[in-house]
Parts: sequence; structure tokens; C-alpha cells
Amino acid sequence: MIAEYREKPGKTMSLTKEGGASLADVAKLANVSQATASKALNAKIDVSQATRARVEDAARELGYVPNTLARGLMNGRTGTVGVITSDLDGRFALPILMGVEDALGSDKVFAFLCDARGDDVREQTLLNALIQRRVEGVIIVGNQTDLRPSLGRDLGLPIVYAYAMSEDPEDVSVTVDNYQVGQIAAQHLIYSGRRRIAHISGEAPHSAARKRLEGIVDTLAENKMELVGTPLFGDWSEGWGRAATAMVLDRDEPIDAILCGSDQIARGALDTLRERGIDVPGQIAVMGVDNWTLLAANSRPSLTTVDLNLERLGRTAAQRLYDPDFSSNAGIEYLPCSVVIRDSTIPRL
Amino acid sequence: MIAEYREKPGKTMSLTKEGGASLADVAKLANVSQATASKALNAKIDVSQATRARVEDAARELGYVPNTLARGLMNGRTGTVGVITSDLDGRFALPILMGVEDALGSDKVFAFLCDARGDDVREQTLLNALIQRRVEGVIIVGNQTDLRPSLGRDLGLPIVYAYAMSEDPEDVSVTVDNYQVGQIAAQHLIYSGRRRIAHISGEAPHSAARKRLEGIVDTLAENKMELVGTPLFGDWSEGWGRAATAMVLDRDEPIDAILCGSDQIARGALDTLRERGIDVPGQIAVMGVDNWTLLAANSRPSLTTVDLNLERLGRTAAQRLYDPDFSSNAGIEYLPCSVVIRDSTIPRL
DNA sequence: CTGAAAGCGCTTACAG
DNA sequence: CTGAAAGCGCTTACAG
Repeated sequence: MIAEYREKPGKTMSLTKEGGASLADVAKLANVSQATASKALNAKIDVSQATRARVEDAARELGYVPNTLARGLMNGRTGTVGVITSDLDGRFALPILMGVEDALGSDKVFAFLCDARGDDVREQTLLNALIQRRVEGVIIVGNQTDLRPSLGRDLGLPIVYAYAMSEDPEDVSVTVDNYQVGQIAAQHLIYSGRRRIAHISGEAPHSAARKRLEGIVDTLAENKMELVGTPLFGDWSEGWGRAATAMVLDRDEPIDAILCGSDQIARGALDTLRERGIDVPGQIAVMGVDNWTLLAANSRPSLTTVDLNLERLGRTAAQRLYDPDFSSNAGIEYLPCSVVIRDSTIPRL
Repeated sequence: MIAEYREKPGKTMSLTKEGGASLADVAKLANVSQATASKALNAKIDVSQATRARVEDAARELGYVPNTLARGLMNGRTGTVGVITSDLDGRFALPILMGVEDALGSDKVFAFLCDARGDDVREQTLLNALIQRRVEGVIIVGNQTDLRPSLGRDLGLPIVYAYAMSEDPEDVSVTVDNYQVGQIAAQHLIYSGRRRIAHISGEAPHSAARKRLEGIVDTLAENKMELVGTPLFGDWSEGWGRAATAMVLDRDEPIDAILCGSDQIARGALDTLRERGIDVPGQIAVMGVDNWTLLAANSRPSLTTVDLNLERLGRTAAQRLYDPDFSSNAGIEYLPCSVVIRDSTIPRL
């Protein structure tokens, strides 16, 4: 499909096949054995200051760049983990990738992201490519918090499922605690004085929608309350948020808060409320879920929402990957989320 | 920072250091030499059907996974390119990554994304990590279309700058043709009958803002028109879009279109217009730039905008990377964009 | 068609 | 402290 890259004919510094200096070249220039050169460069103890300096000078002079691949061949480590996502817009994958990188430590292990585009075949291809490149582990990021097929068990390397969790209970999955999301969202509204709360959510089949609802209902019950009207399910879009909010208002049951299943839905709710001249948060509070800053911070009023703590999710996933007792983490781990308070639930002082 | 991964003590299939079968294992089981096994598996011609079958069976039985790293050591190719982005929300990086993958072909070369987080030091660290892993090329994705410092010339591998372009004219950069963006946006408005167009853009120092303005002004001039009022610069946010639109309307110069520098700004414009009871597109047309579907398709009315053709940009970048005559592409290449017509400029039939 | 040998760039015991 | 040698997993001339 594409031609092969060739060095410009002009500059032929091709000391090695790859065009750069090798350890052997460095050793030669420094007048030491390759073994010594290796030790010197890797800061091993048993090298004299003098030779180390000589080797380092030689390396610098030659512009030596160690070949991590060759190194990995010996010690079995590549210092690389793969992250496979199906997340078209990167909303989940990127924060998770950040968390992964943080947990890995900047210099030791590197995380590389590749995009499966929601295509199972492609996902498998990527996984194979990663395994063939001997990554030390793979994190599979889903774009919703439902069960997904397992990629298999004995792949010879640890695999952690993040956000979407594996169907196989022997796999290790880390995800968001949607029940707790519902709880803290409801709690926040209750604490801030709301008593008549309606709920607009996304796609009913999604466990995110169902579990959040459970958390909300239970928390309300603990406070001798219940949702006003039936919860409305649709999709996670602004359009649905607008439409559903109109329906809620037209039910003619008074409400003082709308708890939305996502920031997109909440944006739609805000739109409809504004259009009807209803003050937020004065008359009705609106709350979202996701803390998608683009949407939540730029709305009017800005949106109180639940942060899914995706970076933490990424960090945890990476830690599980490198847990010496990897398989002890089999099963699904649910990570707590936190409320981010902005202006849509609490009047500005 | 993290412990090392160890196989579960139970399953000791460690035929090799890495826990999987090696080519040598396969060869032994198939009763052929390693050389023959290699040829058989790589579909080279000079192997008999019988032996090839035997080798393939052996490989399957052992669950053999070739080590791409070792292969790369010999033939100097790793089948991997790196993409480094500073794009926090993945808005630019992900579509570009897709384009890169498309150009590369799914099986031959893989693209891995890593996130520099806008940190120059981190960017350099990642580049080094990539070079040490002997990627065949690197694509640097910026998050705005301005010049950025070069990472240097003689790195021993091709580097292409995408979206943001390198200051060094010897580097190869591909980016969006912002002048043309301005042209086609203005053209679309003119063709659809608008005559009094105001312009609200983002940060004035950004070349994206300046060049788009040029394209707009020139196109208007060609049609014996000019912008109504001074163009307004602020930032690329909804909030600025709202505020600036109010300013434009308060100027009391009649307009029939607002051409916005981004979809976010356009969303803000839509908000303010709706609030003032002005019909879009009936009275005033609104147009954005970016075709950020999340924003553009979900607004009311949906937003006519300019698609930056980021996937194409990615494809082009990948092609440049593998151009046999790489350095002939030195300089900046500007790629054209295209208008996506939705409901904010043309009344629905 | 098949295999012995050398080599890619590195590290790691093992002697000295 | 230093180096010769073996080896990681693979491929590629080169003989047979």
C-alpha cells in the first residue's frame, strides 16, 4: 500500500542496518568491550568512573540511541503496554490513557493507544499486533459500562478491561460504580434542598442507566422520598434531553430538580428550561453525569455533574496489570465517582 | 513505581523467556530446521506443501506467536509508527490517527498514539521512547494550526508535523488550509443568499483566526461585499460566542448571517439568537467551523459548518512519512476543507 | 526443497 | 574493574 522509507542518498552514516550507531560502535570508539560499554551506559556499579565517562562521550559523539527492542529480547521486558479503545471521540479513552501513564511512571513503561473503532475484528487484529510486539499488558477500554465479550484467558500476558467489563468473571475488569453515581447525585440534590426530583436518562438497556437509577431510587427512599413521575429513558443526546424535559414539564407535576443521566441530556434540559423561562437553579436544579468539561463548564448556568474519575480508573487498571498476583483481581471492581458542583444546582452567592 | 508482572505459579508453559513458544520450538516439533520453519510460516515460495503444513500444524499446536521485535532486529523494520499528540480531548488527534491507520493499511503497519499533554519535555521523552523502540516514523499532531518548534532534523527517522506545522522549513508539515476554509464558508453564505455577514472568531494570535478572516474578506471582496462591522476576536468558546453575538446584534447594523470561527462559538451564537427571538436561519444564518459532530449535529438548528477533513490530513501525513523521497516534501502542505450543510444556513424545505 | 551458519543489537553470567 | 562468550528470537544469504 505504501512504499518503503529510504534515507536520503546523501547522508550515509549507516553504521548499522538502521542507520544509527550501535553499542558495538560505541564500544569500539571508547576502546572497551561491548559488555563494558553496556554496563557503563546502564549505570551499573562495576565500571570505573574513567571508562564510564569515556563510553558516555563516545555514545554522545556517535549519537547513540539504544535499541529497546534488542534489549527486550534479552531481558524479556519491552517497557510497553497497549491500550485498545473503541472510543471514537476519545472521551473515555484519553482520560483513562492519562491515568495509565501516570501509574506507569513516565520513564519506565510507555502506554500506546490504538483504536479499534468498535470493530471486533479490528480489535482482535490490534491485540495480536500488540502481543507480537510483546507488550507487557493490554488495557481494553470500552465506551459504555456494559459487559463485553472476553478476549480470552491464556494470551500469555495480562489484560485488564476498563470501563466496559468482561463477561468472563476470571478476567479482571475495573469500571465505574454507577450505583454510587446515582447515590451521590441524589444526595447532592437532597442536601441542596431539592425534594421533587425527576429523572431523565439515556438508553434503558445500558447498565449505566439502570444502575444509576437504582442508586437514585434507593437514596431517595432512605430520605423518605421518591422520584416524581416515571424516569424517562431515551438516548444520551441533547435532543432527547430537550424533548424529555418538555415532557416532564408538561406532566404538570411540580418539580424542583431534574437529574439527568448525562451532561448531554442535561444540556438539552437546560435549553428547554431556558426556553420556557424557568430559572435554573432558582426554580429547578439541573444535574448531569460525566463532567465532560466542554459541555458542563460552558453551559449557562454551568452544570453540576458527576465526575467519573476516569483518570483514576486508568491508574487502577495499570496497577492491576502489574499486580504481581494478577489473577487475584479477577472479577469486576467498581470505582467511586464524585460530584462536581457548579451553578446549575446551587444559586450563586 | 510498580511491581513486575509474573505468571501465575501454576501454569509453567515457559518454553521461552517470554512464556510462549519460539520458532525453535515449532521447528523442533515439526522436525525441520529453524530456517525452514521461518520460511514456511512467512509463506515464502521455496518450501514444499507438506513441510509447510507440518510447520503450520506445529505452530498452531504450540500457540506460536511470532516475535515481531526479533524479526525487526534482522530486517530493520518494526511495522510501527508513532503518533504524538498534545490534544487533550482528542478532537484533532483521533480523526488524524484514523486517517493514518487507513493509509498504513491494517495489517502491515500499526499506529500507536501517545499523549504529550502539551508538555514539551514529555513530548521529547515520548519521541525518544519511540525512537528507541525503532518506530519507522513519527507524526506530531498539534492542537492548533500555528508554527511550533521543530524537534530536530537528523533523528534517523522521518517525522511529519500534522495540523500544527514546524518552524523549520526543512521539516515536512501538513495542515489545514485556513484561507480556503474562510473562502468556502463565505462562498456558501453568499450562494445561499446572504449579503450582510458578520464574523466572530477565536483568539486573534492564532493563524487559524487570521487566515480564515483573510479568506472571508477576499471572497467577499470578489463579490463586491465586505464584512458588516469589525470582526470580533475572543476565544474559541461558547461563552465568547454568546457575548460576541450580543455585541454584534447591539451594533444595530442589520445582518443576515454570522460566520463563526468555530462550532463552539457558533453554538454560543445560536443561544443568544434564540434568546432574542431571532429565527435561524430565517432571519440570520449561522455557520461554524470544525464539524465537531457532538456540537454541530446536536444544536438547534443543526449547524452548517466546515469539515476540516482531519482523516484525510492523517492519511496524507502517513503517506508523506513513507514517501521514498521523503525530504522532497519539505515545507508546509495545506489541505483543502469542505462545507457540511445543515439547517442553520438554509431553511428546510 | 532443506539446513548450518552468521548476524541483527543488546545483556548477562562467568572468568580473569 | 574488564572482556570473551553465549544467547534472546528471528531472518537471510549460502551451500547442498
